[in-house]
Amino acid sequence: MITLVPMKPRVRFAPSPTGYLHIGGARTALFNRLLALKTGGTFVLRIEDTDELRSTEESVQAIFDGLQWLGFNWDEGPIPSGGEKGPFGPYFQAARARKGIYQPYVDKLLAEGKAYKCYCTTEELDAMRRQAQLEKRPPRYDGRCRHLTAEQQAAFEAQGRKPVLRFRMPDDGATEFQDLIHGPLRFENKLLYDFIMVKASGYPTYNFACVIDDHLMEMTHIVRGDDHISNTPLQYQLYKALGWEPPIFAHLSMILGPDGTRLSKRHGHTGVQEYRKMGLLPEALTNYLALLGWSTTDSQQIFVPGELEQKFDISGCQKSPATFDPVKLNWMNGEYIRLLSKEQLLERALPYLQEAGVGTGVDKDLLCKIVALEQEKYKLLAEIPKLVDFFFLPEPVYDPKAVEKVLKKPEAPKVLEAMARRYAAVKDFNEVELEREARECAKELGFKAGQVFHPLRVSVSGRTEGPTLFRMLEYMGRDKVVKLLQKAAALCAA
RNA sequence: GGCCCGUUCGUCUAGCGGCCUAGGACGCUGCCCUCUCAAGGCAGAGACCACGGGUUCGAAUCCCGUACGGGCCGCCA
Repeated sequence: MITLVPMKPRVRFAPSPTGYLHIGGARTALFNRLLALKTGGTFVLRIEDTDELRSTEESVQAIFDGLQWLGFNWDEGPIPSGGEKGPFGPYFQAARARKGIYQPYVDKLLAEGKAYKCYCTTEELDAMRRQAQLEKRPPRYDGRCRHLTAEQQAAFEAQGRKPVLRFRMPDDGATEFQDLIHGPLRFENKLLYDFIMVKASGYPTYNFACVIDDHLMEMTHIVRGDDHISNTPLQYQLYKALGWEPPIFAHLSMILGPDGTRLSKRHGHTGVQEYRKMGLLPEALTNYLALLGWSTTDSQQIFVPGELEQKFDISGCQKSPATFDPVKLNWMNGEYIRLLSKEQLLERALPYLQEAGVGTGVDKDLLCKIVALEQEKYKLLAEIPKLVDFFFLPEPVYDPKAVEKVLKKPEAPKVLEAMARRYAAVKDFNEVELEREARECAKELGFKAGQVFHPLRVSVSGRTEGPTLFRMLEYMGRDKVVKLLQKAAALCAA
């Protein structure tokens, strides 16, 4: 008898290592993790590497890297540096298969007539599917090997055919279960099919290994993408055949690309690491991902650290799919960048500056101040280098449009000469003094402040937009500023 | 083709029978601030709640159809 003892939830993220960690996978991992964090439950990482052809070591590593970068720590599972943690290992399905973990259940099902050997070849199955398509029937396996006699089986074996093991699906009745997000779900058994449990290679298939492992690892909740809804009745029947109580299911809505189809490689950036390269903050990506298919009743957008797991609730999950919006993601990243202290910002920006070769060898304090100058403008860390590079070049790259618009003004040469003289002579080369000098100069020459400010900016940065002017000049230093002003004066006089 | 899931501003969403002349956020437009660009503040445009029937005194909210979209139907997961 099952007693409903209040127990700590056990949830898992179970990716297959056939590529990098993508956005959809990251969100599934996040929701599982949030559920565990909120309830004090356990978050398990299990690698579903039963596809001998497609699973790779690099993909396993990519999944580790992606999860670690996002800060999604798991309580049980493989340890990236080697080894495993947790009492239910191994956490790689291939290793579990090699250990014979699935075998007793195969034997049991076979002995009870709940599974059987199927000798159909891939070609035969393909032909069967094509034929079914032609006759507008569902392209499902028709169960032709269900009642093979011992002689027939022996004959196939004699031909050297390797059988697969299929699960014997009930012919009638219906499979019903509750889904935390979708409510009650019901499937007619006659529409289900005898899925393969064990491949000819001896490796288990997804639908089989998944059930065995979720049970053995004592999972209480299965939170996964709703592309698995159709698999669930199959798995449910397997639980029942083994006499096990199925876990609670929650199927998350899909993430769509801008064209309304499921987000995939052809939509461009779908790998978590690509977002890292672009300069997204993991906490911003996490926040954005949480809001794809989930929300609080007040539609809160930004969550401070720790708030997400506190407020997360499966009941806030959306049934309908959500379209991924990179524009909003970038906005959110900007919000997170603005939340950083100057020092934190530099720390985050450093890899991108180094990558671009900008600011190398510059005093760290100065670099910190320079980077912070435009903090409110950044949306992506990777765009920082090109916004600050002029600080570190011997002279700026002049934007032709800026030159045309500002330095070609008739008053520009006079202004710049005057300012070069003033800045060469000013006692304290600081923000306040520099602004005072500029305003004084404007008054003296009878110009508006802007007529002085704008040429100054273009002269030293080459562009019309940039950080607040006088602090920028202060950080550049007297020598460089005066030199550039003289040079620009000559340039526009010519 | 069958089965399953879904459908509120361009996008993410609030809403769970009367508080909705539908709220918030991104984006967009305008104004303010201002040394530029941003950021910030304010204002605005933007959804006949897919459509058609019911149920009800009353429906975005409940029921039934239709349409459209997505998913699955693999010795992939």
